[in-house]
Amino acid sequence: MSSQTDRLERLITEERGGCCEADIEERLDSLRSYRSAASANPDAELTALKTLGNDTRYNIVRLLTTADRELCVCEINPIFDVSDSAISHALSDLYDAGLVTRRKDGTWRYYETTDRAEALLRALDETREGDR
Amino acid sequence: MSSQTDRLERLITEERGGCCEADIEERLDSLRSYRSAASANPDAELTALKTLGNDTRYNIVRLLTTADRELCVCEINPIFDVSDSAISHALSDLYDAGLVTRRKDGTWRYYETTDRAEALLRALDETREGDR
DNA sequence: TGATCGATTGAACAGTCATTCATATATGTC
DNA sequence: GACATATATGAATGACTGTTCAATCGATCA
Repeated sequence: MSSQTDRLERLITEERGGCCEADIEERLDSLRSYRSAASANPDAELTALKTLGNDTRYNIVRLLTTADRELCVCEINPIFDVSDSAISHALSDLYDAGLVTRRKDGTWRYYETTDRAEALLRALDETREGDR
Repeated sequence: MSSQTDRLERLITEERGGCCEADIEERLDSLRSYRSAASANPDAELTALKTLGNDTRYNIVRLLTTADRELCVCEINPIFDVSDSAISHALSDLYDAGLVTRRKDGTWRYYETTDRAEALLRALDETREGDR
C-alpha cells in the first residue's frame, strides 16, 4: 500500500475512532466522484482563465469592458506599450478563448467582450478583499 | 507623428467625415481614462486568474468547491497524479492568491475555497457556450 | 492591376513556470 | 529528549509562453 492511503487511514481513524479497508475505499470513491463531477468541460474553462491571466490580455479586456462598446484595433493599439503585433496576438488568443467577439468592417476590425469575460471580471470586482 | 495615431485619425475621419488634432487627443484621452478607471487593483486580480489558470490548481479548487467542505491535504493528495510536493506548492500558491483558506489541526492541514474562487468558478459555470 | 493600408501570422528567442527530489519545519508521542 | 508523522520549502531543470521582427493576407481605391 502507498503512504498516501496510509495517511488517509490515520485521518479516518482519528475522525471515527477506527478505520477498515472499506472505509478508505469509500472515502476515496467519494473524493474521486467530486473530482469527476466537478469538471464537465474543463478545457474551455481552463483556457479562459489561462488566457485572461496575462497582463496584456487582461488589460485589453478591462479596456473593452469599461469602454462598454466595441473598439477598433487602431483604438486599442496606441493605449498599450507593446507592438501592434502583440496586441493582435493577444486579441486572437482572446477570441479563441471565447472572451471577445470579432467584427470586420472594411479594413477595420472591431472587438467586444463576451458574456464570459464580463462574468469573470464581475466575479473579481464583487470579491475584492474581505473573504480571506 | 506615429502611424498609430495616423490610423486613429483615419478612423475618426470615416466616422465623422472629418478629424482635427483635437479630435484625436480627445479620443485618446477617453480611451486612456477607460484604461485607468478599469484597473483599481489589477495585481491581485491578475494573480488570482494566473493562479487559477493552471491545471493542477484549477482542479484542486474544483474538488474543494464540489466537496463543499474543507479537505485535509491527505485527502487531496491521492486524487491527483502529481507528487505530494506539487500539491503542497499548488495549495500554497492558491493561498497566497486568496483563493483558498488554511486551517491547522495538529499535524493536519485543512483547505477550503474562498468566495473569490467560488465566484470565478460560478462565472464560468454560468457562461458555458452560447455567448460567442 | 497595382498600390496602399489595417491587421494577422509565423518563427525565434528570452523569460517564466510547474514539477520533482531532497531537505526542513512543526506538531505529537514515547 | 529522541523519534515519527504531515506538510512545507528550496533548488534545479525541462516545458511553456509572450514578445518582437519580418513577411503575408485581404480589402479598398486609383
